Amino acid sequence: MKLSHYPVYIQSAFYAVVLAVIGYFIISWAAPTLDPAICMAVGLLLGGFLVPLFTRPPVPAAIPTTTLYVGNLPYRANEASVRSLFEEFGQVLSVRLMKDKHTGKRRGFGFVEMPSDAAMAAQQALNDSEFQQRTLKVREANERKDDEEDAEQTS
DNA sequence: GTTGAGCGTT
Repeated sequence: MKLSHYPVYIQSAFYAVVLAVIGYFIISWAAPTLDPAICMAVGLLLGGFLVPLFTRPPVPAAIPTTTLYVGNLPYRANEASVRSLFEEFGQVLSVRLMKDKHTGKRRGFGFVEMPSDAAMAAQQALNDSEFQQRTLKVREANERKDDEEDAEQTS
């Protein structure tokens, strides 16, 4: 059982308690007249501020991404084939082929998330191109949620 | 198992 298997707030709580105990010993040694409860409280306070700095994993550099709408897909196309198709133009972060949740049948369109430059290249290359005897429709996806995209400049 | 314009889900 490793600590990293637990949720991050469990880890933070663990480290905070450890820091509280350590802080208790350090402060009670440095200031023996201080109340032990104060020492604990200071240790916990330090833990609350310091622990998140060490338990937070390093965030990778945020790359601007673009989500492409891919329409007119053949019903037989699976996610792997679509991914490999778009991977020729760059890294594919995610592929979602929308199938109906109730019936499980594919609806013939999906979304591919790529870095913005690769997305533009893939869009120009794959739009109106033939894929498994179907003519693909590749556009920029409409903004449904958070889009990390910079606003289009209107000069 | 079928169909054919469209813009979404942990």
